[in-house]
Amino acid sequence: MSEKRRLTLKDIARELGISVSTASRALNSYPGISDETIKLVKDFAEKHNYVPNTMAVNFRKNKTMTLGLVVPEIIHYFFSSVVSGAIQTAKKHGYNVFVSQTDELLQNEIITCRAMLSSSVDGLLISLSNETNDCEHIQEILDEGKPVVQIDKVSDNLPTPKVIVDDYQGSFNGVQHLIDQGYKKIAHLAGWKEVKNSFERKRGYLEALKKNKLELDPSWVFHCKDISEEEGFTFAQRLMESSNPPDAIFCITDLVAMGVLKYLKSKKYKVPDQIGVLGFSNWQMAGLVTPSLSSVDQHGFQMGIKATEILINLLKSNTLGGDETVELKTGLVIRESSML
Amino acid sequence: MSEKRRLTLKDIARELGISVSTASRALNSYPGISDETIKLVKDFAEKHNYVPNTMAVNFRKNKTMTLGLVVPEIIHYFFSSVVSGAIQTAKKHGYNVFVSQTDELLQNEIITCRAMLSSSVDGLLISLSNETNDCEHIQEILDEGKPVVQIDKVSDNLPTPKVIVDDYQGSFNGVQHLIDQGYKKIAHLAGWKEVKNSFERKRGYLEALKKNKLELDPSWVFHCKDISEEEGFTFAQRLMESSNPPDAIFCITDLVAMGVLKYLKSKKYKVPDQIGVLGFSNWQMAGLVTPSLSSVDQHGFQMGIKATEILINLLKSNTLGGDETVELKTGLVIRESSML
DNA sequence: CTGTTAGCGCTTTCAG
DNA sequence: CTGAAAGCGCTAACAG
Repeated sequence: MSEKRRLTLKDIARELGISVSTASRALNSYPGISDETIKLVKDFAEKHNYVPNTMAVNFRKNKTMTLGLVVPEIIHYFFSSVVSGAIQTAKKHGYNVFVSQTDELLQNEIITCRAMLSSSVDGLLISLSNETNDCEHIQEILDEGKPVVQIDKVSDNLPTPKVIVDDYQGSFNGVQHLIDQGYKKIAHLAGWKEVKNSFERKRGYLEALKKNKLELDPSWVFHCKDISEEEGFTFAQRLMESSNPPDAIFCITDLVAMGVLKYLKSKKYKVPDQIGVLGFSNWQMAGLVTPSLSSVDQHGFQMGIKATEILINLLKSNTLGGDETVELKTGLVIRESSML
Repeated sequence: MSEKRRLTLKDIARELGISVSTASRALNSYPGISDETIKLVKDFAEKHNYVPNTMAVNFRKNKTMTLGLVVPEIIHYFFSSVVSGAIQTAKKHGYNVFVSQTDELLQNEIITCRAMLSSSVDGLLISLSNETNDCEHIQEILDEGKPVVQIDKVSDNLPTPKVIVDDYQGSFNGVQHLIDQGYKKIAHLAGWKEVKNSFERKRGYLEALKKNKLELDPSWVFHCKDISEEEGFTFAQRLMESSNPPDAIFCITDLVAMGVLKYLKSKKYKVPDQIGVLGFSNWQMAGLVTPSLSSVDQHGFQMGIKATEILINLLKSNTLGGDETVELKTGLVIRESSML
């Protein structure tokens, strides 16, 4: 390896006949350094392509200018939106981002959080896995004095700022839209009961039915485990073959809705005429399928930006932050699948 | 901030009445340290939750155990697959990953590469932006003695290992499949002429036509600029409204194919009966739309894994690597849109 | 097998 | 305004 040794402050000092500390101060434009020296040093550094050794700086300052970002699965459109927003914002403030994923497994989340801690990120952005209840691994990070901001899939047991979307309201509005369109027998393919987001979405669904005094057949609610397209297909089949089939299906996420649409098409149901479909998350594909899928928009990019801004502010003010919550409003993107 | 001071080696040494170096060696299980001491130190460390200060270690060893990964857009399914594969592999070898994106802009790529360099990644994985021709910013990294591995969108001017997919063959096979299905008038929505991947895909298309002695109407080839769904829609319209409409359309990427399908559906063309459609990349959505989209699979996840393995091997052997190329075979996923 | 010593590159007192 | 010196936490000669 050719390994040209990088220029150090010492080199600059020697060449310029000044002390290392003066060189350092000049480069960082400290108050109380003559403009002359500053110019001298900076010009020299510029000319010789001086790049400070970040490792040394980090070590010395006990900071890394790095944020950790842990999400369940980067592959999912919502999370890659969050990642994009976070990276963009971090960069703007001079921070780098470590991204990691848990594949929705608690064990991976624990390992990854420890890795983040040991690799000394200054702070952490995290969206919890479905399996996560106990949050000791995150508490450990807080105990070290490092701020954490939770995103979307959060735990109330953790005293950290949170950026979430109003799942309840988003869900309520979505179902209200279905009702406004004239659908009367609305089913719901829900997520894990234990996961707050799923719970809130289901609550929104139930409330909307209640408020509109609509029938709720308990057999209309299924709980997904994998939250996959396959489950959407399967549950749609069960729903439609039941003795009391619904006339609309509200799905915990767009991927599930895709399975539902696939089943309905395979059986030649007319969407939205015979049956309406509504998804959640507004994945890229929602606008591309036929019929296009109506969906509740979670604004992942915005969430990534907001959470990162909060984290960086905590870092700047050197505090851990309370458990204040920023709740973004959802959007409702009405497309063909629910437009009667 | 509560900021509990972390336990250091010095603390351990003091508590155990041994020297710092012994403690260090014991923790790292150096040869020539009594099992007794090793156990003593490790137990103590374990009990008191000793976490080595990675910054100090990195600084001392002049390594960061961090890989940089630069891609055009994380949001795109192919790239998030690459990211997933890379992160998984890196983790397996004890490396972390900085992910960044360029939004296909050269200027961003330059900035991001410098950031990677200054934040001292040990090596870099990169997929070039569409705009990138001149690769000085990457040469700089090589000049510092840090290995670089290029992925998918590569430049031959850069003497680094590359992991690519055989775009030519993938394209050729895809078009051959269309021909085998009986399509005779095959159009191509290509990408930027200057980008190698696009060029190779187009070459595969042209060769397949030639080899099968099929007509090639120059008006059947369009070059996309944004490589967007909208362009797919627009160009499909132009193709179908022309005096010599094709009976199949091969698209540079699935997103473009989505636009094509959308147009065809809007005009009630029967796919695949009247017109076949083939995409490239095999995005997640390809299997979810109706009709489902046939597509050439690029195995992004595998590419991420392979490239990361190569980079880590270079790091281990402390070399920059030559410009050897690993060319993965594409797959062909035949779905409804091309199955007569 | 273990201790002593030096030093990575930088920032930051403390003096002058 | 600048210099000298200390030290962040760890590893790696070098001695014993």
